[in-house]
Amino acid sequence: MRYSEMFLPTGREVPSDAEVISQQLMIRAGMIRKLTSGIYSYLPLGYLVIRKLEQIIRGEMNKAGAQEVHMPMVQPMELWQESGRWELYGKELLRFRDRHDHEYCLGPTHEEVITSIVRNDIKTYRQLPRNLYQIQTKFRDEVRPRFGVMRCREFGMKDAYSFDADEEGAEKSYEKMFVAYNNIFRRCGLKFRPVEADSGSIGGKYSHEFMVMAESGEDAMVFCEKCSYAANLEKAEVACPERKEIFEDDWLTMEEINTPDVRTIEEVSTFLNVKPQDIVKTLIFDADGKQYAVLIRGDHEVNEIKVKNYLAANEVELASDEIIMKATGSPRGFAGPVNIKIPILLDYSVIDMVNFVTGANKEDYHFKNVNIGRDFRIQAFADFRIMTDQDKCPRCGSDIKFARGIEVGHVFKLGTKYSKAMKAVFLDKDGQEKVMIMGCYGIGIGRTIAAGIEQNHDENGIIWPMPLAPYQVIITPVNVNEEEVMKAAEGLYKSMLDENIEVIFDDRDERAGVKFKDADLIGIPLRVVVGQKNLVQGKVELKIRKNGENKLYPLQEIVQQVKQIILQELQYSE
RNA sequence: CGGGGCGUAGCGCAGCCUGGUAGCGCGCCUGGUUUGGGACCAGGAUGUCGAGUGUUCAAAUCACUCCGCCCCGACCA
Repeated sequence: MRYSEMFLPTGREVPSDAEVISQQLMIRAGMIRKLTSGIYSYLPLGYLVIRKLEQIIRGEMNKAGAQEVHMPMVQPMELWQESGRWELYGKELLRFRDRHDHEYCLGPTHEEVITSIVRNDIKTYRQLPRNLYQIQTKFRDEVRPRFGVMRCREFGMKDAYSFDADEEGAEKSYEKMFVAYNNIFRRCGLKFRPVEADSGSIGGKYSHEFMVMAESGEDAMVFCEKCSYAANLEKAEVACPERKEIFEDDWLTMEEINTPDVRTIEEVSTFLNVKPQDIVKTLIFDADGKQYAVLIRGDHEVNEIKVKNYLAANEVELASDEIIMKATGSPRGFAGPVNIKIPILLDYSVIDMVNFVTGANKEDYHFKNVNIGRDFRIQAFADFRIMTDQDKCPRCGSDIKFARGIEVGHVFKLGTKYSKAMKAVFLDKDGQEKVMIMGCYGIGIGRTIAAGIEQNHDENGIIWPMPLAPYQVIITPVNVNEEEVMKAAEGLYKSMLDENIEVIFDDRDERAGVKFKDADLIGIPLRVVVGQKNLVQGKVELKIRKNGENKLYPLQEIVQQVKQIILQELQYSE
């Protein structure tokens, strides 16, 4: 396309509210514009990239045997009541009424809709398995949208749903998607990694997240240096340590100590001159209205998700001051396991500790020389903490590493959570009625693009990998007022169009510097510069955006040269 | 939901404290000179100062209310 006719508003200045580099560059490159908090428009350049990604996704999904559908964004309350999520989903679910006062929501995801479709039209095992997907706009009323298109309220998502007759089949469906996802992100030219993850409110047995490696990523992950173990930090399992033998003879007499206004681990540690590792932290959690005390070694942090999953609770949060007062009889900062009236959950980190310090459930007092079994009894013993870099791989015991990433895809084994609640059943070979086994598989479209930019940019702008590039080449005549130059450039433009090369012809009457800056900013992989000096010798210049390589080619050969590079780079990503 | 900040030209900002009717840079328009990494000179256009109410002779400026946006936290696929 001719640049002079394009709607491509690039900008020199960084918008004041853009924090992450991908957001800044998407705005400066004229890809997106914000409408309101967490809601963006895609301008032509941005939408071209979106469509490139969508086509890659479609290709891989179809190849994996999934079929594309399109479901409504507006969904009736009744459907969500069937699955139970009308009550459970919380404020992220945007609800509203129509003129007849019927209640609806904007779909944050489509398990309900797809299940309602499938249950009506799939009746027998002969129709299974099936995998249906769509690329569609979702709405989640995020508490705090941020990072531009990375975490917004309205966003494009590819979501697929598989239905199987048995566990074995479900496993296969999951595997297929897992493979397809690897292909998709590889073809996009992204550095990524699948990691084990928590299933969150979608529910289900287990899941993998696809993380694009990026320092600015919102998610922390852990991976093993030796084996293939990789997990989201919130999921990363801390192995149960080998139990040491505990000798009751070593137990010292428990003592109550006056610790005025000493609350935090740090304060206790300083005041009593003990290491944080010798203190046991007692945290009071409220799980769906019931309180639990979680005990953990002083230098560790509790992983609320593990607590939530262990208790199979819908919502878990640290208790408020009033609830702490009620549960322990003391203000915040003095909770302890001795004589507490609520159930005690003990983290692995505490199991081998003897003669430790805890709160005394009494304002301004702590106990020392507390021991498990003698001074209190526990209800459960499990992994409740956040992994640290001191921990070892839970699979093979080797050292682990931490990294940050952006979650661009998530594959879930749902099991029968929705099919059971919504009665998606079929008849098997024996004429027995069975519940379908489901899986669901999502890819954040805009987020993947943003993640791609986070990984591929320099101080001058975006550097598109060929498969995602909105255009493959930009032709830059140095001076549009020089007849020879323009004639040659026009000729190149035509031949490239004839060769189906995606090309921008920068025919604007701008200084060369301006055009170079814009070309770099919008990240076109190849730039062909047509200038008087080289043209005299029948040559044009080809500059590669990603490595800055700059070479002269005869005018007659440049189109084939460009074509070859494009094919090579697209193939490389297959 | 708690804490903080911001809202003035298309964009980035100054002016507000100490009230007197709005300015800078970029961009935009016209003319000229330029023309290989965001040119220069000359001229020009553009603002319900987020909205409302109040105080005042007079409000971008002071007060109150509302709205919007952003940041930190809580929460979250």
